[in-house]
Amino acid sequence: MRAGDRAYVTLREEITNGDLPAGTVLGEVEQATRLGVSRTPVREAIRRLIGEGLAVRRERGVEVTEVSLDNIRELYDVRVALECQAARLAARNRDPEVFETLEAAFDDVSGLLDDRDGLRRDYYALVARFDDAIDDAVDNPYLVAAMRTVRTHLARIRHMARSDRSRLLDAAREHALIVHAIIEGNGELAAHATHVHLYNSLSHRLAKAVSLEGHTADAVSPDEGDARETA
Amino acid sequence: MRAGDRAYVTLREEITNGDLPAGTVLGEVEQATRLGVSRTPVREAIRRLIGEGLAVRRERGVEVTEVSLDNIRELYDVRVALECQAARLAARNRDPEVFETLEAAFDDVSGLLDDRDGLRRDYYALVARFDDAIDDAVDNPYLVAAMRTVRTHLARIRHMARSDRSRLLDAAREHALIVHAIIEGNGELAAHATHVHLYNSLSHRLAKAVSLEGHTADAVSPDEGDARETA
DNA sequence: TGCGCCTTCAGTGTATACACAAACGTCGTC
DNA sequence: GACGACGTTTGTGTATACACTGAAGGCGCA
Repeated sequence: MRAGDRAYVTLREEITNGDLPAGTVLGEVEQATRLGVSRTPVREAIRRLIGEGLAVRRERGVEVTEVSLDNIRELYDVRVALECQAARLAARNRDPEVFETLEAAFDDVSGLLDDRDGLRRDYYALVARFDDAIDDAVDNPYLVAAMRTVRTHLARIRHMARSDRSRLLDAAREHALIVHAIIEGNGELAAHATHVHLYNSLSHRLAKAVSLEGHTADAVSPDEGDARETA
Repeated sequence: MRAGDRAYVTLREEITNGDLPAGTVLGEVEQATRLGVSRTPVREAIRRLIGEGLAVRRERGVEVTEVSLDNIRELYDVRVALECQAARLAARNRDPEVFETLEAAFDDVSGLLDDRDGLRRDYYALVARFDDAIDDAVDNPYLVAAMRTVRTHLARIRHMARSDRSRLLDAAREHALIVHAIIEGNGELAAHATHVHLYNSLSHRLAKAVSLEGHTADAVSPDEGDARETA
């Protein structure tokens, strides 16, 4: 792997993790020293981060962007548009077998969910498979790229609103319906079920985020590092 | 302006113009020599182009991506999702005055359209104002960024399907309806009118592109260099 | 003591040197 | 004559040197 790619992956990971919080200035020399490479690959990595919107040029150097509650709403406005369309297209092109497997898994999910993080991780892995199946079925590189960008940004606010068990069970039912509609080839139902799912997801997150603001916002456990963000 | 930005703007312009056709290999040294800068800024520019999907890494170096008829359909699938949502949001947040001015302009457009390219450019400038007004009203950086990406790609296939006078008149009526719905604050109508407009736009383009394929595909006059692509 | 100018420094922008990998051509051998 | 191996060439990856800009701090003068 090239040093430039490593620097990019590392920095992006640290930003989404929160290790590099919003407002952190990304000096080329500083990051180059820290990552053990020269300025050139770091420079490339930072430029890519700026291109994705994870960092911005400021008067003095570049710094990690903020993510506010308003940003969450904005991201969901884009997400609804993209993922409803994706569901619609997936219903048109889908391979039924893939989604039948997924449907069975979502129906069985109550047996999977436990308060122990290992099992929760299994659920997130299932959602990741769901996302991949959609990406694969839509077969549209532009749409997939746009969705990936939104997912990257949403991953940053994961720690602000961690889903609880009851929300995950609801989310599983919502996913099951989306998958069912896709199997039936019912694009409109798939799109609308996606809309419903994302509305509920956003409502849950906003409630969590607001209730956390102020007292324990920074004390939320930031585990589940690589879990995909779709509950 | 920095050399890196200049290199990026120049290369992107040349790619969308068709001066650098699909498949052209973008060698760092070659482009650096041609643009009169060193490899470093050229390198940055090429990386940005790759990030946007205008270029791809190949076995040997990087080259300008292809745009096929299938790509046009894929782009419109994304465009419909994004711009319908944008119209909906614009109807919610709009400043009525801005759109009333636009509505008047679209109603008067038949007086503007002439076969002479200068007047046609005026029409494209009006559409650009429309796009800017939407971008401004939605007030969502993520959505605007996604739409800009799609527009950049669509600009590349402009020469494949140039709109004729009657299509432009129809497009003006379609735009007028979208604007009207936005003024009324009718988000659903704005979204659906956008859907109709984009459907007609795509149909027109595909018909043109198919009819051009084979005989005069490369002979289409590539003027109207900086016209925004929305008819 | 305060204000303004100058010097210095930190950091980015650009150029270039060096390293390394892959491909092509040529030469030698079978 | 053909095939294989080695050298050369071309191009990217990385590091670093140099230039320029903007800022901050210190010093001098009022």
